[in-house]
Amino acid sequence: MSGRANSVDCKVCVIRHTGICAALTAEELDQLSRIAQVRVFKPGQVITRQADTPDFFASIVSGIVLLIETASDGRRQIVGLLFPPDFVGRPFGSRSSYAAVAASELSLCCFPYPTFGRFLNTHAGLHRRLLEHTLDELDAARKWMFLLGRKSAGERVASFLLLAARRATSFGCANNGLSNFARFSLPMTRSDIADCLGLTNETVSREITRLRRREVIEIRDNRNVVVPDLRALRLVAGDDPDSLSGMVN
Amino acid sequence: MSGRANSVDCKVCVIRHTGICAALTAEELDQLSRIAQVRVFKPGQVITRQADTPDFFASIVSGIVLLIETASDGRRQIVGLLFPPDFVGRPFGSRSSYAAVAASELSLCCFPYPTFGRFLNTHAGLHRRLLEHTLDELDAARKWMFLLGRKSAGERVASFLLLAARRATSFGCANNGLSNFARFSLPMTRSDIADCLGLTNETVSREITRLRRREVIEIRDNRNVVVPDLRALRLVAGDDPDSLSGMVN
DNA sequence: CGACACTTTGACTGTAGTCAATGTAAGTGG
DNA sequence: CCACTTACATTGACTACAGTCAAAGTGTCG
Repeated sequence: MSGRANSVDCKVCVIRHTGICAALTAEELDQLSRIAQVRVFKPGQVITRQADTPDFFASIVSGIVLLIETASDGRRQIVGLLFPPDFVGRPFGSRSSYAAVAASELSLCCFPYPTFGRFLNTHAGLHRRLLEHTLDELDAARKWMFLLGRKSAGERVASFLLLAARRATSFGCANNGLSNFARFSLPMTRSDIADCLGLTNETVSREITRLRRREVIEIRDNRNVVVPDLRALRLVAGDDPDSLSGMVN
Repeated sequence: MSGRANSVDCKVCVIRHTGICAALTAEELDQLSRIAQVRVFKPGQVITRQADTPDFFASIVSGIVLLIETASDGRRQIVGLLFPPDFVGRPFGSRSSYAAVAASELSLCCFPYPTFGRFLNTHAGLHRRLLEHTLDELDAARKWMFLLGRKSAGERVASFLLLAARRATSFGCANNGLSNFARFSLPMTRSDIADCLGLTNETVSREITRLRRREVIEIRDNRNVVVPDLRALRLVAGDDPDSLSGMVN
């Protein structure tokens, strides 16, 4: 079902200062580390099945998680794209209405129920951080609703590439933070991207080819993307110039 | 900008036992009432403008709130449909990326910043309740993403009517909780419904007419809807039989 | 009554979906 | 090493669903 559990040293964790645990003192962190377990997953591996009740809450340490809703007739929609230090599951537990799947090599820092809930109730700072993070996710989901409800296929694909560019570090390869240039590698198939954007894989493919022909992007090996001018891509994405668009802020 | 503030008696409030304040003891409630202000809004009145930073956090006491995202070219998407005892805004404040508009006669119980944040930090139960509520909203938003990305126009309209039926009490008129029958009145124009579903008002109108011709629904006065057989409507909506579909659980 | 806002209906268009064939790359086993 | 398989991507031809534009219908309010 998942990789083996490792003992945890939170002090040297890569998300120590960005994750929800950033709200904790060194001492509190020590307590937390005693209930934490790191688990690793392979690409495509299922973390939680739709309608399942998982037995842990987790922070993403590295890798990407897809939240996927599948209807009984097979239609799929990816309803969430999670990066470090996002979290998977609900802090007090509950049945999940969508599946969580690893989209890459993944490592999760898992906190079992109900221990984590008790810990949370006695640490207001952590509680608050979790609330703020959830509110951010909600804002991001609502932004994505605009994309799904109102954007054209071309705008959707461009928006997705912008999201990938912004998350380049998680997507693999490096890019230059503030520059107008980006280079990254896509971890998902055209079908996955389509399920994310409410399109078909054919349409995604066509729109990518069109962007390539217009020289807004360059692609090597179907995976490695170069965006010479992010502003041009942003223009195609149809975002308001001031807003920081994307599924995750 | 809004209705006048009234003094508050939380003990007799209609959402006393359903709202986030249900987490509080009588004594705590008394403290909270001292910082609360009730404000009333008329249909169509703007509560928060897009990109504004409101100065309060609020619970909906009665009425309906729409969260609306508008692009610079005029495209609109309703990204949230809020009912009592949902809340509007963020507990610790922040710039809003969408507008909040009253869809009906509305009364809000408002808590000013930063007072409410301080109150929250010292009341773990309230904090937790807020977190759970936000997680529910996030789940609901993700469910709506499936509708926007994958459902046909007919399924979308049927899903909306189901949502309205479930929220009948808020939408006006009564219905019979567990029965298979529903009667309610729609508080929104066809255009608003379209903006909710990622469609045009013409398409919404056509699909409603089609449902009427198929005798899945009856309509009087363009507003009063009767659903003789909710299961039939559910079938048209294309929901999995087991899931409690809709924007709000 | 007339003005206005909203709804419905119709004719036509266009975007994205469907179905099908071909192309490409990575991995397997003889 | 090379055929072969498999999975994924691209391209093309055609279709259909929903959008657009326009006109007529309905209801409400001053």
